[in-house]
Order: sequence, then structure tokens, then C-alpha cells
Amino acid sequence: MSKPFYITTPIYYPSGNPHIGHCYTTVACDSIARYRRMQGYDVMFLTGTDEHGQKIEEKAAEKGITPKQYVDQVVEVFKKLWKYMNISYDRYIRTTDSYHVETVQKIFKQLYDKGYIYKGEYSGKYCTPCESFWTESQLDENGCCPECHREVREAREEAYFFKMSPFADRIEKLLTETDYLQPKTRAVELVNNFIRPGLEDLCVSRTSFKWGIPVTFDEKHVVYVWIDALSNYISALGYLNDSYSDYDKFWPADVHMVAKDIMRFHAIIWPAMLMALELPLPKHLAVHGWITFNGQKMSKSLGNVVDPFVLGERYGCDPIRYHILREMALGADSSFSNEIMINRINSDLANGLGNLVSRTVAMADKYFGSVLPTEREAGEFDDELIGEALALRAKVDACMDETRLNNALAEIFTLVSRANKYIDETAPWVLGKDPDKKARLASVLYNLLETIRIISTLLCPFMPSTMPLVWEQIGAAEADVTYENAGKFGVLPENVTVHKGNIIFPRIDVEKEIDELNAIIAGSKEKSEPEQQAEVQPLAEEIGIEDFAKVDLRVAKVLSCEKVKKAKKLLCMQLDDGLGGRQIVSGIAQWYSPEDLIGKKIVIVANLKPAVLCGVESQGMLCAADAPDGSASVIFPDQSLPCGTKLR
RNA sequence: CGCGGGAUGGAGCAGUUCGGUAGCUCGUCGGGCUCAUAACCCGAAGGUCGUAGGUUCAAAUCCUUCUCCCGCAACCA
Repeated sequence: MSKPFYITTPIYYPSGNPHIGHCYTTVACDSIARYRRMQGYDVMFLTGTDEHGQKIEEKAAEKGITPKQYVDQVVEVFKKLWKYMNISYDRYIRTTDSYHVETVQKIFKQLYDKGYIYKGEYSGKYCTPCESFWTESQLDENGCCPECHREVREAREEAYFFKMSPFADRIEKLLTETDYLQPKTRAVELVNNFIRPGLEDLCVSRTSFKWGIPVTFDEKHVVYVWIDALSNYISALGYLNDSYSDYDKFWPADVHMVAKDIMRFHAIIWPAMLMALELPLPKHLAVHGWITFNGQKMSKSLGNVVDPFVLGERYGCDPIRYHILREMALGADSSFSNEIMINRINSDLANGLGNLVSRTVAMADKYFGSVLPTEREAGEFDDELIGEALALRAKVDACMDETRLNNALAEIFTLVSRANKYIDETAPWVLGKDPDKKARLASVLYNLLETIRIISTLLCPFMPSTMPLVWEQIGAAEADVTYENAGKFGVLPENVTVHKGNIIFPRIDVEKEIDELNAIIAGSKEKSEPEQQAEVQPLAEEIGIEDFAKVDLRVAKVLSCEKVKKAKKLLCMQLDDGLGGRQIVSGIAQWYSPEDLIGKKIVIVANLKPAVLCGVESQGMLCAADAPDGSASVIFPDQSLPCGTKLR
């Protein structure tokens, strides 16, 4: 009877524990799901984990357990976090679930039978250390591994490819002419970069690792990420499997919400897959930005700082949900500095909403002993407040329909402000002193309680844990706080009884809190230092002295150095190598400016085959260490060594 | 000349479609109030709307130049 609504988060990759970034998408989806449920939709809210692949295989091997054991552990942490964050998912899919495996195998076979998947062959793009294959386009201009940048070996290995080109026109139209992509601003970028140049066939199977779903008709292949992961959105509904039977009801999805880094796959590959399968396309793809911490992109080392468990423990899950949602704007990054978060919690939740509830309930308690008398007297300012309260639901609805959760919250808090102002306008404490004004006072307090009821009802999907506490205090019964009643004024009984209770959103001492958080950061940094040793790369294949002798390392002096135009990471430098000079290009521009290097002596691989990078020739490479934080650290030899000195 | 987005009071943003008194939140300062969580309400200061030109009676808004940021692509020999 009620209309279906299907919303999904991406399935997360459990190669590490969940962080605040995972919360971002999931909390947003949860709020939407709750809002739709409140509106009466029959909601399916799906989340899960993408558990296959080489990285998981490696992580498990490091810990000496099986991949399945490994993901089982991490999945528990994810589920614990979702419970902690009060996430109301209806279904949790794991790509290792047998029904999903069954669906993926059938989809793969179907695409194969339809001719969209074909067996192809690489002609020599295998990196032995990485045990990885790369397609022609993934390789750099020198034909080397894009991950480790070592030479790849000519190898003929078969693999399956998914042909996407037949769908290029339809996908372009989907992106540019429909409202599938939200926000649409990124459509041009996708079309120019991927569709216009021609959609390349996608490699969809691997033979280089085993932790994946086997291809049924060719057992040495496992299905590679795209077909495995993206299919979750329909396998979870029972498409081509018997575990569930919700496909007809819920497909196509109303919203897939993703972060911008995986937008491309959901904007191009997923529609192509569905087109090939002749299935309807999802209605919307909502793309949001990343959480940045003090302006920096979230990274592993920052993960400790904004550990959602730590934050939740200190402030409670709803304030964190609120902050995330209030900051979130589709398409834009949002910052997560401790200071911004605490200030927001203080000003909106503690000073605004929490204080409004507190003072209203306190007055009802003080002047009427908790029970409002039934005599009423309307007065100035009432109509304006009531009018705004009645208009709120429609405003919030409009925002929700466009997935603008931040705006929805802004609308709600505008009414909070208005209500606080109403208290000043009507000055209930003055009325309270005059026995003849009891009826007027009762009206004022009733209007406030009603306004709070509407606010808290509409806010509940965003802050589901604390709103019931508000209801308790304002004397609202469960039947009073429905979506339908959020559009009405005068729902609470005339003689409503309030219950003065604890402070709902305590004010946070900013300075003290920031100091303590900084202490936690410092503490976690210390702890993580020794752990970095665990990340030491495995030893490369053993070589003989004769192999090493092939590498000609020399001392050279940097004569001049400048950034390569049109390249972000490249520095081009002229060297005195004692052999007549040469030019090399190096990808260290992020960490070194030209002045850092000019005049210094460095170590170069002198007999490396020249390569062209971004149109500039590089005659060798300089030696640098990969620092633990991912940056490069150039090796400087004894500066008194003459240019051209050979190393061994 | 790879593609795209952006530059607005101290901070973060809206406004730019369809030119016409520059707005919001936080912060600062002053005042009010005392029901409330040192909260709340009112007021003020603070912006040549990145630069240089152009169109126009009138430009944050339209056109052109330049500078600087960011994203995608490329790229870490």
C-alpha cells in the first residue's frame, strides 16, 4: 500500500577500521531513511561491506589469518559503529554472503552470454612484485607499473573484459540531460574525461589473486571489483537469488549515496552494467565531498583524531550526527575541526534548542506546577510564531526532496531561534507575577510547547536518540509526534503535563575540550609511531651481485631546478653528473620546492632508460625514500663527494 | 593553450539563472532581560563582492584580460 523507498550507502571496504568519513555517508542515509519512514514510505535502507580483493588477502596474510576471518573481525567493528551511531539499516550485505556470490556469478554469465563480456588477453603488463595486471591505459608512458613504478614483464594472460562502449551515448544523456547525478556540476567533467575520449573496455576478472568470486565457467578467474561490488544493490533485494524477494518492490533505487571518490563508478560503470542487463536505472546518485580535518583530507594518521567512537563517547552520537549533517552540502567538502564542531554543538544544540526546551519546561513547572491550566488568552506575536511553526514541515520536505539535509536543519533551527525570540517578546516571567495574566501565560507556554513538538518531530530523523527525551519533557505522547501532526498546531492536550528533566544538550567548555582532544591526538601519535614498523614493505625478490651491478648509481649536483608546467608533482632539474650533464624529472614537487635542491648533491640512477613524463624527457631518476606518511625524502650523500662518483 | 569549479566584512557561506538598496551563521563591541545550560533578545562596527578593462542610467551579477586556489584527467623512472 505505502510507497517503497530504496536508499543505499556504498558497501565499504574493510581493509581497516571505520572512521568518521564512513559515518558521513551512513548518517546521511540513515536520516533520509528515517525521514521517509516517518512520512509513511516503506523504506529499504541498505548498507554493507565489500570484502573481496587483493588488499584484503594481503591484510589477512599479514595477520596470519584467513581473509574470511579477517573480514569477519572488521565487519563486527563496522556493525558496532552503526549501532553506536544509531543507524537504522534494514539490511546489511556482505559480498561474501552466499546469495550475493550466486547473483554475481549469474550476472557475469548473463553478460558473457549477451556478448558484453568477452575473453581478452594482455600483451605484457604484469608487475611481478605487485602481482598485478594493468590495462594499457593504466600503465604510465614508460609502460611500468602505476603502483610501484617498477618495470612490468611481458606476459600473456587472459582476462575478461566488459564492453561499455555501446552504452556511451545513453550514459552521456543520463548524466547531462537527467537529474540522475546530484549535484549535476560534475557531469561535464565525467563526460569530457571518460565518455568523449571513448569508453574503454573494463577488465572484470583477475587470475593474480584468489580472494574473490570465481567465474563459474572459467574457474581460474575471479570476478574483479566492479561487477562484484556494484551488484550488491540488486543482489541484496534478491535479484537472481532466492534469499530475498524484494527486487520487484524496491528496484530501481531512489538514492545511491556515495562520496566523490567513487562517483565515477556509480555514474558510468553501474549504469552501463544495468543497461547491459536491461534493468531500470536508479533514480538518483547523490555525491558528497570528503570530511576534511583542519583543512586536510582525512588520512590514516588523522583517523585516530576523529575516531567516531572517541567523539561519541565524549559528546554523544546525536551531536556528532548533527554536526556532520549540518556541515554536509552535496558536492562540497566539509571541515571537521574540533573547534568548529564544539562551537556548533554549543551554539545550535546547547544554547539554541536545548536551552529553549529547558526554559520552557522550567517555566511551566514554576508557574503552573507542571500542568497547564486550560484557560487561554491569545495575544500579540502568537500568530507569527504559529504561522512559522505550521510552515516548517513543508520547508523541510522541500529540502529533503533535494537531498539538502543541511538546509533542512537550517530551516528547523530558524524556528528554534524564532521561538526563543517569542519568549522575549511575551516575557512570561512578567506575566507570571500578575495573577490576572494566568490565561495569557498558559497560552504563551502552550504555544512554545507546541512549537517544540513540531521542531522535535521533524528533527527526530536526524537525532533519533535525544528527541524522545525532549518529548518526555514537554509531555508529548508517541501519537503526538507523528509526521502528520508536524503539520498541525494544537495537538498536545490543553492540560499538558511537563516533566522537568536533565539537560539534554550540555554546553561544552571549548578551551578545556580542545586541550583534552589535543592530548588525545598527541597520545595516539606516540602510540602509532612504533606501529609504523609493522608497515615495512616486504622484501623484494632476491638478486645476485651481478644484478645489482647493472644499476649504475652516481652522485650528481643539482645545477638548476624548476617545476614542470602542467604537472603537479614533477620537478625538472639539470644536473652535473660528471659525465657532461643531464636532465631528470622527478615526482617530488609536493614535498620539495626547487630552492630546496639547487646546489645540493643527490644520488641518481644513471643508466636508467630515458623516459618522457608530461612531455619532458627524464634521463634517469633520483634516489629518495618513501617516508611513512607517504611523502618522499630525497637521499643526500656526503656533499663533498665529486660529481660522477659511483656508488656500490 | 587538456576539462571543469571557485575567489563576497575576522572565519565559514548565500546571493550571480532574469543586472537596480550586499545578506546569513559564528566571532567582536555596546545595550536589554533574568524564565533558562554565563544561556536568550536588541543594536553596532566591519566588505572598493580577486585584478584590470568593457557594455549600461545602473554590474557581486553580463563580456574580455590577468592573478591565485580547488577538483578531474595526466603525472611520482
